[in-house]
Amino acid sequence: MVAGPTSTGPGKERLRLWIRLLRASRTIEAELRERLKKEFDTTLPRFDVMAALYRSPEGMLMSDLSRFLLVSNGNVTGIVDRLVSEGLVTRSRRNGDRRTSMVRLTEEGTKSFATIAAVHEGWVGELLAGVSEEEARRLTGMLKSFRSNWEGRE
Amino acid sequence: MVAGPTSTGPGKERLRLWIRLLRASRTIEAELRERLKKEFDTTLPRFDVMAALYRSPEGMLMSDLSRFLLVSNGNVTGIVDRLVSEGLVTRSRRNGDRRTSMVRLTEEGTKSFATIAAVHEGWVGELLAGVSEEEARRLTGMLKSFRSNWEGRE
DNA sequence: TTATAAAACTTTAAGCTTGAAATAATTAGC
DNA sequence: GCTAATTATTTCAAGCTTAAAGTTTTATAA
Repeated sequence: MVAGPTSTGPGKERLRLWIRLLRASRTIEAELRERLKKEFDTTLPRFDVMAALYRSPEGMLMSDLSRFLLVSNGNVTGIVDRLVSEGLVTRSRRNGDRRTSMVRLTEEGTKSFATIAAVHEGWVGELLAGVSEEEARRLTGMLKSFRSNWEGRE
Repeated sequence: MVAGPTSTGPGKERLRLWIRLLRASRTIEAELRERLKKEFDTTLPRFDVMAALYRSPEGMLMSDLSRFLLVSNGNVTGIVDRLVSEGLVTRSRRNGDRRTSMVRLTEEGTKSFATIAAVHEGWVGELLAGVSEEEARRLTGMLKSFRSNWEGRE
């Protein structure tokens, strides 16, 4: 998926784009993952979950998290398990529907995330320094539009 | 990493771009992975390795593969092990340097990849149908340029 | 009611992934 | 030649990931 086109047909341009897109995100992702590990002894998936919860102080259901983060249910279970054991989030049964559990950042989790997020934003700025603000806006727009064309039709 | 910006500072635009980029590639990747599994009973990492080998009929070293695919050495070992056990690639010791081994597609592997790659290219075209050829070229160019600005400095 | 289906999660097995440690073979310095 | 450093690869432990199967709880509906 990271290799180049194997033909020169009509789909060539889009295939090239896809390969670029994937290489770019993999490269940045790898760099961020490494820094998160080195500087904060945490992982990208944990950071993702905490970022989602940080935006929802009222908490999120497991299924909300899995939908929002584009990963499977079972995956979220494991990551939240570990965050709970580290004291960064809590799972609390709800009165109404006892199948569901509300996941929330603990106070420690909130503080921890705020610290990491600030540094993380700096890293992203650094890694994307070659893109001007204006270019970033344009690229973002293009990515947004193409995405809505096919996603979510399943 | 898939959640939105948590602040509105100067790095905001680039953070937004990064989140878009990641969501886009994850969404497409998930769709391609699912189709590869359903249609060809294979995985994205195996497809990646075979794509790299397809471009190098003379073969590649394990370290070439890992560098090219942006993954760790140990990772490639496992994937190639499985491809070997499926009869799709071979590992052959070299005369000169006996630490290294040349990995090549078998005849079956070559045929198999050619079939899958053709379908795969169609899928990518379909998933990126919302991007015009011209837009695709522009996006590719932008991604290429930003990448060279910081990558590989380690 | 009372089965039956649906929904929210968890568990499981298999595979992917990394970083670090271990092996083996080559190269460099003396 | 001989030791030390380097290089190529594998092994390992821990964690991430999915799809599928299982559990518990809630909703549907005859």
